[in-house]
Amino acid sequence: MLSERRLEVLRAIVQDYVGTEEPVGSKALTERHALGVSPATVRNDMAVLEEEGYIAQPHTSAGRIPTDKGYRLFVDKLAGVKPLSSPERRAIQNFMAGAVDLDDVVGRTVRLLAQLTRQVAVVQYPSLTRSTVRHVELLSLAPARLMLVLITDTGRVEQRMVDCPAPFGEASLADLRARLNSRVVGRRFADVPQLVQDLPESFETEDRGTVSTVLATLLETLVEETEERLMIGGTANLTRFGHDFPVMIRPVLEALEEQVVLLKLLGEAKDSAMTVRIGHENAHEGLNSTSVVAVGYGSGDEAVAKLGVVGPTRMDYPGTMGAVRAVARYVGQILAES
Amino acid sequence: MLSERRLEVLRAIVQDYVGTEEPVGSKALTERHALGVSPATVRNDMAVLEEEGYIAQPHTSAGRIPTDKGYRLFVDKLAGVKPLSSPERRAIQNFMAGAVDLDDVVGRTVRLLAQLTRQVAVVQYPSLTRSTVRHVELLSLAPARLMLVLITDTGRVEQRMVDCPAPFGEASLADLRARLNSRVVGRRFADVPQLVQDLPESFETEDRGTVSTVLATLLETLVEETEERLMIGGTANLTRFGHDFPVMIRPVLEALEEQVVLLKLLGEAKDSAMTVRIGHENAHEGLNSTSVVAVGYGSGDEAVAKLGVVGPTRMDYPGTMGAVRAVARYVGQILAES
DNA sequence: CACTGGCACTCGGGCATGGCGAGTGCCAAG
DNA sequence: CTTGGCACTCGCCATGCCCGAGTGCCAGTG
Repeated sequence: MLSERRLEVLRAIVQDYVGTEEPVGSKALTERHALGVSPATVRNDMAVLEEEGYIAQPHTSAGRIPTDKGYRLFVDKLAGVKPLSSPERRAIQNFMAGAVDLDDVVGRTVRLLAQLTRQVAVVQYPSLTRSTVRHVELLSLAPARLMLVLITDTGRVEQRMVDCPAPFGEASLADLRARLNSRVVGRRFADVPQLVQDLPESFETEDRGTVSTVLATLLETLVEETEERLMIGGTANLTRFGHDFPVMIRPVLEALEEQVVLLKLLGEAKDSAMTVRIGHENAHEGLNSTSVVAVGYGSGDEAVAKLGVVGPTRMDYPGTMGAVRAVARYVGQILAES
Repeated sequence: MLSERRLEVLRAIVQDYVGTEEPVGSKALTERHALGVSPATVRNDMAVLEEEGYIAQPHTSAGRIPTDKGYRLFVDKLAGVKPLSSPERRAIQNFMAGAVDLDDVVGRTVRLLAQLTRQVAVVQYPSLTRSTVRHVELLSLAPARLMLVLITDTGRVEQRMVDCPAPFGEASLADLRARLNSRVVGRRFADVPQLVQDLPESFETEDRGTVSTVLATLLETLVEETEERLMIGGTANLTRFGHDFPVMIRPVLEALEEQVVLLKLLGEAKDSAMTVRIGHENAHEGLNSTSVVAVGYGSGDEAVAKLGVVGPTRMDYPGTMGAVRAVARYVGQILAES
């Protein structure tokens, strides 16, 4: 276990390095922080910290920089979550006010988060699995062609074409529409399958095929589209990454284009608590020199999706975490209202 | 007017510079191209080309690089559009096959284009203004709350909430739905306003307010959502921009996040013909060191949207133009089929 | 008259050199 | 355990130098 002062030294190193982006030495440390000890003492502490793997020197006889392990300790033990200033809170409110639909909410959120943290923001659309059904609509486009439209309580709309095995009358269509809605409106997506299971049986024989097809499409939509969408923004902030820039930025841009990677990234943390993944803790190796701060958000008490930011490991963790948390809460409110 | 050989020299310079990314000198030129003259002659030609503003030297006594004006001449007069190889054509087909909905088509297109050109791809969603209505649906969510769903022939779906001034019965709703559809289905969006103009008059007085509100929302959707969406991809290709990289890439990433800028960029060319904007020809100054190759695409004979790529002015114009044109044609086919 | 070869000149890039400064590790003393 | 001192390391930067690619000009030639 490290002594109190050594932890203090680590904190000072992280803070300075995040600020200056340059390896920090013992003398500079004692000058900028009131540690109450001399540089020589700090040097000894640093030697210990290095031995334990919390800091490292880029080359012999240069200052130290924190390792992933060092950042981890910093985040877990040494730093809290910095609450936003009230101007910042007001900025959030102004920025989000007047969003008209779900796309708009997500779009504004991603811009807001990118601006606030000066990093790359990632916002997942509210997931279908945890949402409830607001409405199911069936439209007849051609005698044997229907369109199925699914509307969720979070405002998301999904549509699918359905090719019927047999022509389907307007009366049957209205009937199916009504029965379907009476069963599933207000229910959670996960519960839908069993709720509609016996529906085909109650129809005329000739219509059963179509009803089954429609239901199959509906269930398919629920499953397939659980593959969730997301929006990213603030990629221009990648330019503030560091000096060894081109080599760093490439894999990150590539990773950001792989929605699958990002979804996995956000999904990794099980519940809605804030997660911080630092450097090599990220499974995807393109993101080995980045940190990801993510948190769930939701319209109610439960998280329906995640949002977060991706930035260099050398980031302002308390500030970033504060911004991410605040934005998540606010978006939750917005969704709850609509 | 420049002599034939001088044009040939310019062409050689452009080709070499695009390939090597380094200023090209007279000797290297004569070695790599069978110009049939000596370096000294080429030097004289280069002096003329420089005087005319087609090429420039980065520093005294270095090779020449093409200017924007030089690229312009190259594109207009010296280079054609390189057709894709048949493996490439097959790749397009494979890549696009199996797209399930509009989002998927656009998503695949953007990835395909980015991969083919190794540059940043931008694809605009089919515009509402030039599309036709496939179906309009009205759903009753609450006694005085409706949802309006608009489906286009390109597969795009837009939905809007409508708060009614008065409760609206199911019978009236069905009536409105039927009449609305009989008037607008198959018609172009631009024609819709006049087609529905007199609709409120034919309803009971008590329902007129609601009908007007619904129509207003519909028209608003047509106008507002003409503000078009787009998708971009291949930003990782920005890393292959050049050596003076960080300073170049920043404004480009910023521009790419401003959808408005991109829409303007694509929209600038009036018709569906291929447009090439080189360097400073781009109005947005963040894109002053990039070239934009764009072309319209559509499900029928007429363009409903644009797509294109953004890359360094030093790009392979014939190849890029070929890829852009081929992809646009193919997407047009796909849309026509669906 | 256009092209060519020769020539002197320019200038950026690469490389070795050397001084500077920040930082380190170790040690002996308080 | 802390501190001041000290010798040492090494990256960074400025300097100076050379080399080569490239240029412009000019006189000569078919």
